Amino acid sequence: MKLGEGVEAAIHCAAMLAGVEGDSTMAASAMAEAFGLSPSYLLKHLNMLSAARILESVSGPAGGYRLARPAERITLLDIVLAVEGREPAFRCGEIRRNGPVRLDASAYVKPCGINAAMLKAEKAYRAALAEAKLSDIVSEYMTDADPRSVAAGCAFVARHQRPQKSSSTKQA
Amino acid sequence: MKLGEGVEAAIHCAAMLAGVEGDSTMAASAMAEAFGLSPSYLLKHLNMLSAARILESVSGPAGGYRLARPAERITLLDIVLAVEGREPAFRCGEIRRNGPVRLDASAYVKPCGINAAMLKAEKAYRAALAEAKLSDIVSEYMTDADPRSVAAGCAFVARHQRPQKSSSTKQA
DNA sequence: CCATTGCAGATAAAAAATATCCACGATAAT
DNA sequence: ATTATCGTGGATATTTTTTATCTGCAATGG
Repeated sequence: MKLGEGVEAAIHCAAMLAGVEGDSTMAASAMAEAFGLSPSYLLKHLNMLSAARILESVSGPAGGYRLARPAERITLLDIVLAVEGREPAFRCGEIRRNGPVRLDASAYVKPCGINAAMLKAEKAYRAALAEAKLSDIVSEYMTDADPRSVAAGCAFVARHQRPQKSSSTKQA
Repeated sequence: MKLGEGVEAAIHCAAMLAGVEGDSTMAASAMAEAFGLSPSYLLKHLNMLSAARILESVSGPAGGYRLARPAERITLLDIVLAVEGREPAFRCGEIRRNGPVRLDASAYVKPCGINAAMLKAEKAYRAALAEAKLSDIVSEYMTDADPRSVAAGCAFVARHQRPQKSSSTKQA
C-alpha cells in the first residue's frame, strides 16, 4: 500500500494556494520552486486538481492557479481522490472463482466477504480524510509551526501571487 | 493508493488454511491451484506470512502450510502488514524544506501537519482492519455464501490437507 | 536413497510511477 | 499586432515497483 508522491505535492500546493489573496493566482513554476519539485511533473498533478474542480487555472502571463472554492470546503479526501483516482485500494479479483472446479456464476452472486471487509476499512480511511479540511491544515500550520517557517512561507506567497485584472482585489 | 494482488491471495489462503484440521498442512501448490495463481509467486507471499509468524511451514513430502495460531487471533491487519510491509502509505518527503530559502533545521522540528493528518487517517484504516478477524471472515463465508461454493471449498480442503506424522490428529 | 516440499537468491518481464519535452491555445503587456 | 508568459494535452523517455519464473539448496517423510 503506497501513495504516490504527487499527493504530498498536491496537498502542499493546495495549502499554499489557500494563502493567496482574493482571486489572485500563483504560477505552477513558483510552487515547483517552493518545494523543489519538477515543474513539468507538478503540472500533471495540478491538472488533476483542476479537473476535479479543486483548483481553477488562469492562462496567460498573469496566470496560474488558485483554489476553486474556500479552503473550508476542501478536504484531504478531495485532493487524494483527485490525484490518486477514485478506485479503492483493494480490488477484488474474484480469485475464488479461478479454481479448477468451475461453479456456475450463480454460486457467486453474494459479494466476497474479504472484499467487504477491506472496503469497510478503506471507508474508515476516507472518512478520516474527509474530516481533514484544508483550512484546518493551514490554520494549524499558522499557529503551531516555527515562526520562521511561517514567515518564509507567507513571504513566498506574497511575492509570487499575482493579482488578476478584471476583478478588483478589495483595493483600499 | 493501491494494494498489491498478493494481499488478496494471502487472505484467501489464510482463510482456506483456517479450514484444515488439527496440525495438518496444505501445500502451496494446492492453494495456487485453488485460486488459479502462479505457484512460484504465491510462495513469495506465503513466505512473508511465515516470516510474520502468521503461518507455519513444514518441509518435506507431507509438508505445506498451516496457521501459526487460531484464526480468532489473526486479523486482516496482520496479513496486510505482513504482505505489504509496515510502512505507512503516506510518506512525508518533507518537501516543505526543499524551497530556495533554506531555513535552519531547527525551524522544522515540529512535525508536518499534513503528515499528521494523513497518518491519522491511516491509523483509522488499520484499526478497522484490526477489527476484522480471520475467524469472522471464515464464519461469515460459511453462513452467507452459496452452499455450492462452500461445499466445493470444503471438499477441496479435505482433499488436499495432509495430516502430520508426530502429532495424533484425534484419530477415532 | 529419493521424491516432495519450502526457502533464498538471481533474474526477467510487465506494469506503473516519475519525469521531460513540444506544439498549441489563451491572455496580458507593450 | 506582436511578443512573452502561462496552462493544456499528448507523446515519449526514464526509473522504480510489481509480478513472475527459474535454479540450487535444505528439510523431511517414505
